[in-house]
Order: sequence, then C-alpha cells, then structure tokens
Amino acid sequence: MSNRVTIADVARLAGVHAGTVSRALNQRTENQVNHETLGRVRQAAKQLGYAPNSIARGLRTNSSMTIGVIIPDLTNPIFPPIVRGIDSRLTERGYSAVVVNTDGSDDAERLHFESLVQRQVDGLIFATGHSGHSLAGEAFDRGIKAVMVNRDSGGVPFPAVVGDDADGIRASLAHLVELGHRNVLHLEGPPSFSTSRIRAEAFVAGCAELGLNGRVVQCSAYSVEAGQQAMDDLFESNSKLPTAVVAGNDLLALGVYHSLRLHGVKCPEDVSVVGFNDMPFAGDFQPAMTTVRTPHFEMGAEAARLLLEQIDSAPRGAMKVTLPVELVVRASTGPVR
Amino acid sequence: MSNRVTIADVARLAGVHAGTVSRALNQRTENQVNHETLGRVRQAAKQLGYAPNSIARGLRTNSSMTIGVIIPDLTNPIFPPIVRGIDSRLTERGYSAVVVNTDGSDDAERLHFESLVQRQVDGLIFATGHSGHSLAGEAFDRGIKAVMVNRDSGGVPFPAVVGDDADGIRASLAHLVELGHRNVLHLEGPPSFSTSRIRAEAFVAGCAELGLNGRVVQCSAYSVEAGQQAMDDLFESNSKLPTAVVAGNDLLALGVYHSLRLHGVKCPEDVSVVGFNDMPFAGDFQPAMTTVRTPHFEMGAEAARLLLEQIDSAPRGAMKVTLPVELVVRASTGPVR
DNA sequence: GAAAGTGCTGCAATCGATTGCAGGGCAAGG
DNA sequence: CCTTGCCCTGCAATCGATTGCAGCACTTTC
Repeated sequence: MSNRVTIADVARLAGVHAGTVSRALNQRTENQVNHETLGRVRQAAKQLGYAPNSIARGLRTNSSMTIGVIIPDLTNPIFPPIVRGIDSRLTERGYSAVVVNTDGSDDAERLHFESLVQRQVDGLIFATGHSGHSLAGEAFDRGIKAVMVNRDSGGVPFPAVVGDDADGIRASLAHLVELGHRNVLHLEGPPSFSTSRIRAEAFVAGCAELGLNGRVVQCSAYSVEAGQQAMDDLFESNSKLPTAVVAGNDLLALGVYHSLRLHGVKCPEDVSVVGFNDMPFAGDFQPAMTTVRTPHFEMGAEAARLLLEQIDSAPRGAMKVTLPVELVVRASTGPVR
Repeated sequence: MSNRVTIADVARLAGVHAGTVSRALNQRTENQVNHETLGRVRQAAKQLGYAPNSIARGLRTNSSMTIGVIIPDLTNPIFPPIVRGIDSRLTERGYSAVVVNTDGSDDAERLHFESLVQRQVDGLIFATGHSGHSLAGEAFDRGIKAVMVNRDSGGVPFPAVVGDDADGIRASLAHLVELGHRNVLHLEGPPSFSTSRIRAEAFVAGCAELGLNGRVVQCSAYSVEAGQQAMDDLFESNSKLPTAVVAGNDLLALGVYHSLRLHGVKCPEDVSVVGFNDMPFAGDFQPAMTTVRTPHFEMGAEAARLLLEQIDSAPRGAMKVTLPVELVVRASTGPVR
C-alpha cells in the first residue's frame, strides 16, 4: 500500500541508474555524484514524491532505525516522561521507539524481547527492574546494544542512567529531622527493583547517621494498593505509629494517604509523608505531596544518547550516569507535635 | 548484530530447501509439507534458535506488522491508557505500535506521518485533534488504512472511536441542577479539537433544556495553565462568578482549582467544579474531583480492533463507535449556598 | 605521447525471506 | 503398461534498496 514509487522510477525519470540515485540521495555518498546529475536526481525524486522504503534499506544495511523500549507499565506516571525523553533524542536522529509493557511479568518481558530482536531493533532500553534473571545478560551475549534506565545494570556491562536515589533519601531524612521527627518508617519497594534496595539502604544509613529510630517495611509492589496495604497492616499490628513515613515512591505514598484517612489520622498534623519521584500532579494531591523530584525526562534523553553513542561507535562498557535529584517540600510534611 | 542464524542455516541442517523451511514454519502453508519433514524442520529451527528476520519478511510480503500511533503528548494523562488499550489488541496479533508525539504542531505531525509511511506501517491511529488540515484525508487518498480515536473523522471515511461526550456533559449538568446550581460556566477546549465543539454544544443545549444560565469561555489549550488563565481572566473581568464550572477536561479543571485557591474562593463551598476524562488519580486531588469517566483503555482497544479488521479484510468506511461514559461524583461538587 | 590519476556512473551481487511454477515420485485407475 | 492426479519439494524470481568493483572519459604529469 501507499508507497508505489521506487528508486527505479526515479532512476528512469532522471535518466540514470538506480545505484546513482541511491548515492545521490544519501548524505554520505552524495559527493560521489556529479553536481548536475545530482540536481536532476533530486528534481526527479521530488517530482515523484519519492521516499525510500526503509524496510528494503534496512534489509540491506542491516539496521532498522528502531529502538526497543521495555517498561513495566506505561500508565505508571513516571514512564511517560522517560519515554518522551528517549523519544526526543531518538527522533532528532531519525530513529523511532517501539515501547512494550511487561506488567511485571518475566514471561511477557521475554516474549517482547524476542519479538523486538526479531524486528531487528538496533538497540534496547531496559526500564524494568523486574528482569532479575537477566535478559540483559542474554542480550549482551547475543551482541545486542542496550542501556538501563532507572535501574542499575545488575552486573551486565551496559551503561545505566539513574537518579541519585541515596541523596534523595538523605535529603528527605534531613528535612524530617529539621521538623523534629525521630520515629520514621520506610516503605520499601519490591525486591525485584534495584531502586528498592538502594533507597532502603540509604534510609538505614541515614537513620544511623542522624540518630533516628528507623524502621523498614517491604511492600509487594510499587502501587497505591500495596502502600495502603502495608500501612493498614501497621495499624492492625498495634505497633507504635511513626511520626513520619518515607515512601519508596509516590504511589506508595498515596497509599499511605488513603490508609491514614481511613484510620482517621491526619497528614501532616499526625503523620508526615514523603514520596519519591515527584510524579505529575503530585502537587495537586490532598495534601500536596512533599517528594523527591527525579529528572525523568533527562534520564530518558541521556539513556537514548548513550545508546546511540554505543551504536555508532564503540561500546562504552558498564558506565553509570547518576543524575541529581531535588527534594520538593509541599504540604504533606510538617513539624512533629 | 544478534540474529546470525538464517533460514538457509535451518535448511542446511534439516537437509531441505529454504523454501520448504519457510513453508514449514508458516501457519498458513505448513500443511503443504510432509509431516515428517515438518518435524525435522521444526527440530532444526529450535536447535539453532531460529527466528525469522521480520525486515526481510516485510520486504517480500509488503507489510511491517507495525502500526503508527499519532498522539499530541504522551505525558497528557489520558494517552497512556489509550496507548495501552491499543497495544493490548496489537500485541495479541503480533503487531507492534510506534507512538509519536506531535506536541500540537502540524509540522511535527506531518514529519512523523511521512516517517511512519516510509517505515511502511500497516496502518495508523490518529489521536490528535489538531490535524485540521487533514493529514487524514491525505492518508486516505494514498490508500493508507487508519482509524481515529478520541476525535471524529472530520469527513474522512475512516472509522472513529469516541466517548459519549454529549452524554457526559448532560450528566454533569443534571448533577449540578440537582445541587441547585443555575449559573454555570463551561471552559471550552481549543477549537482545533473536535471534542471541544461537541462538549460545548452539548453544554449549550443542556443549559437550554434545563433552563440554566450558561456561559462558555474558550481556552487556548487543554492544559492546567490554560484553565487557570481563563479563570484568572474571569476574576479580573469582575463579571459575576458562576456557582459551578464544567471544565472541558480534567486539566482545565485543575487549572480552575488553582485559580480559585489563588483568589481565596473555596471549592466546592463557593464554586463547584466538574472535570472530564477522570484521569488517573483524579480522586486524589484536592478536593477529589467530580468528573466524567471516559473509557480510554477500551477506546484504544476498540480502535486497534477496527484497524486490524480494516487491514485484513475490507475497509469499513466512516463508521463511528461511541462508548458510554459515566459521571463520577466526588468532592468538588456540592450544593449551592 | 604514454602513463598515471581522477571523477563519475553502470553493473550486478547482496540482504533474508516468500511464493508461483515446474517436476519427481508414487498410487490409483483403466 | 500407460495415464492421470496428488503430494511434496526444489528452483528461481522477487521485494527495494545499497555498495564493491570495473570501466569510461578526461586531465595531469613527466
């Protein structure tokens, strides 16, 4: 459908050979063709509305100008900015992104992975933490270029782009200390995500350093439901309530909001809450959420940059790019009473 | 990179011709090959980990198993669910989606359109209202299959999937009337979106029918800023404040929240606000937003279904699928005092 | 004036799969 | 024993572009 006009048509009209047309229309080779011929070819191409068939080109050049992006779930609000960051860099270089969602399923991830490889993507961006058993490793063995974003590389020699999670947690704790909090709880994300561990460890270290009484509870997912569940459980266990909770991400923090409201506990008067990520509209929640802003767009853009660099020159190895984060103080944290 | 093993390798190992391998490995033709041979081929393919090169296949079959999805902006919260709905239908049929963002620019839209056509996408899904000057028409003339989602087809004979916007507005007005409101304002979206007009017209018609005093103000974009701007302007104009505003979408409604807060006007005590779309987390805003839930995921899924149907059989023409919407009453609407 | 070099273009192979056509092998039927 | 027909498989063209190689025309150099 659609693209009836081929390079042969242009060649015929311009009175030259198809090979010459190809050379005339490619940046890299256009200086191999006579100036006047070049003009004729361009004119003919324009007249016919010729656009090269990228499938045919891809077959010959062994590249698809396509990048596969593997994420858990596009409706998780942190991913749209990441994807757009990726896209911004890709588009300007003529690449396109094919985004697939795994919904946290290893099987789905593998299936999508195979499908992308089959499509001859020129590279992959992994944004899932959940590939514990290392699809990335397999990708590396198969000679596929890739980078990680929002997760570490788990030992596989691919570059990784992450936010400075430890620093974000540190800033959150410092903020809480300043408000007089001493009993703090961390809601840790599921263990399959590398970010969970890093944030939890930073929390423990930070508490030790600041002399806080810190506790850690693990959640089953990075979701509102899991956050609420964890908090509900805490209420039911009758253990002493912390005066502040540092949630593993904004969704967990929202779950905390729900649980607190359900139990008639006021935020921030009774319990302060800090999120992580500064997801879109976090400032419009009730109460406006204090949270750590992670530069998702920039992370995506940087990941794409590293991938393209890898594609058109040598592999970079397991370098790690850490982008700075920033605590955004809003209304969900307040002085302890 | 990656895919070293070709159909010729499999043929060699199985001791047959490449053509036979191709027939053996395709659903449609596998009954053309002897049962025992088929076993041998499958075994060989498995042993070598063979996966067909979809670029090569695409060149021959003139199909890429790829669908282009053109949206304004992925970070607009209504699009992730739509995209996932599309994806859900596409994936199960072996298709992939390439999503591009236009940011409302006609130029960007055209560029992306050309790029997608060049990539030989098997079809397109338009989710932008802003293609006034009818890329869709051009697509149709070029014989490209497409469907519209969340916008009408603007006269081009492609199927369109929309929510029942008029009914949503009607329900909103009925709800407000029940609460005693009589002076209502509609914040209309920008004229380039077909949804803007439809909602505004339904608003006017609804007010007439219910005997309400309705006013309409047009916003420059479907964004928080535009909503706030429109409301700020209203305050500055010193005209009489309505007791309720029916926003063109949730982002505009959020803008109204901001403006009201800025001017010390309470919602819902002084002014009720109704949104449109029920974007994710609308229930977590301050106050929790009363809004019309649009089935975005289903709209995406239905659009993809219609497109695939169009691809593997006859075109359906300009049919229109209208999905039901539902008013979700939360805390941003209350009785007039 | 011969040799060497340069600039441009055509030729044809190639990428990896799909598919119409032809033909071999074999059984059934006359 | 020959014909007919059915299965199955091989052959080779094909999709549309890219690219190494060869060759032609012409200039430069000694």
